[in-house]
Amino acid sequence: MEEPVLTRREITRNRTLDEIRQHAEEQVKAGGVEAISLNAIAKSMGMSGPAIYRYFASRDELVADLIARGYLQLARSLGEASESHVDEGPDRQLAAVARAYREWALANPHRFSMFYAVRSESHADLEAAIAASQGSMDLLLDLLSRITPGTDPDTTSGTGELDDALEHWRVLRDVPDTYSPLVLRLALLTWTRLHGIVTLELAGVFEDMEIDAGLLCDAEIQTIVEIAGSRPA
Amino acid sequence: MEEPVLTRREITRNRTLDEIRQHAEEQVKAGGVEAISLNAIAKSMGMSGPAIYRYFASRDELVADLIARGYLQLARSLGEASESHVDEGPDRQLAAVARAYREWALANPHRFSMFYAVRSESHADLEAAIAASQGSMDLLLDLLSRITPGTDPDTTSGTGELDDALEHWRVLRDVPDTYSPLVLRLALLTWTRLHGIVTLELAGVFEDMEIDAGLLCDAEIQTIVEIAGSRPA
DNA sequence: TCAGTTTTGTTAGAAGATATCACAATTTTT
DNA sequence: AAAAATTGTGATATCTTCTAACAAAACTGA
Repeated sequence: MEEPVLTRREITRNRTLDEIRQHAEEQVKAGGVEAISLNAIAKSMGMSGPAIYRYFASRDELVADLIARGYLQLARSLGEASESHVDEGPDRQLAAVARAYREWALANPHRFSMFYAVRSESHADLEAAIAASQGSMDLLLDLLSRITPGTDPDTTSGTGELDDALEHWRVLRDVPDTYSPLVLRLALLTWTRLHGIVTLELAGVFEDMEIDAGLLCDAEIQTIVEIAGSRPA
Repeated sequence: MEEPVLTRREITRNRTLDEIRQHAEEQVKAGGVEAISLNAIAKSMGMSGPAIYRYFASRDELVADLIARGYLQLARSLGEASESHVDEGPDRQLAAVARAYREWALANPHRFSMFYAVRSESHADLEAAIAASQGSMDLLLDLLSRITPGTDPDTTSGTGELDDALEHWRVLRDVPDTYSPLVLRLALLTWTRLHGIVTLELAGVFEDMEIDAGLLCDAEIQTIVEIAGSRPA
């Protein structure tokens, strides 16, 4: 019998950690981040208040943990949406990713707004979150580059201030220069446009307007696909 | 001496209310909604804790009040931005309104995210907020309709699902049918696209990317102005 | 096997939050 | 001047996060 990587203690510890996370996520789903109560979690798990501080040093640390894990989960959903439509072409994949983004947000409204809240000093350094969103950006870049017909860097290189900024970002992120400025711009616009619709939808704006935000999302994605699909010349 | 509309008591009461609001807004600016403490406000005003409940029945009521007032303030900023560029044409006015939206959010990040937070049951009925955002929508509709060259309802009427939904909204809101479906759609897209950029900027996304979100906003507004300005059929 | 160390739990308590209650002081009204 | 409405007070209940001191349990190595 080969020695296990995790000791018995680590296993039970991880189980407790997961149980805490599960309770916390239920509280977030019910009433948002501010509904999290370390005390209540501990008691509902059968242990007394301070015991939970053996697992999370502070409330903020638990929140940061939830945010990081939520980010990864959302990113995984997007990847799965893309892969499940891989035989329908990149344009349909992009549409599926967009729908997955919106549906994840609608299914987990409080968790979604949790990691897009105004960044406070406490959990300003969520490297895992940044890495996850960058992974999703890579997904968008890949799909969009496969939609654009001729990805000739010379003919599609822009000269505007925005394109310069996008080029700076590309170099910063070590994105290969096979991605044209158009693709970079469209990937970013896919995110921002979708995000705007979804956040306003969560705020209840479209409810008041009696408008189906899904139609708006579809229209935006269609617009982006059309721009990507047309010859950039 | 004619009888004043406000009694002496109402005047002092309003003064106290404003002082409470001022302290609360400072707390929000510093650390977001959750940083509001009725107790701390009361004590910093020289009165003891429970006294503040003579002015606001609960913490949520104070928050709702701040949200409603913030909405009105933002809407006023947008209106002022439009009027201060009235002699430069509707396209420049629209750009100014967009910049004002972003700048207000950047100047008041926590207040901005406060009234675009996930709608909870407690302050779900913010009629003032809805009215304010509708006023801003009217502003966008007016500017965009003046950018579109020929506002012929017959030639610009759409047939898609989205246009049907927009038409439903137009009727619901009693918006005059001189606004074409194109204008309705562009007004909504102006809001959603701008909102997406601004909220992601507040979350620190572009900071990590080292991208100036102002360039993105300008590009989006330019795109919308170009679509509005081109002949629709 | 058994002592020593680490980990994990406990209770007690500080400091602060929202919110209610009973009561006092003040101000307006009659 | 008396009555009523308003605005303040302190006491209190109940919640929160989080620290401190201490006890029990579980692993570790000789």
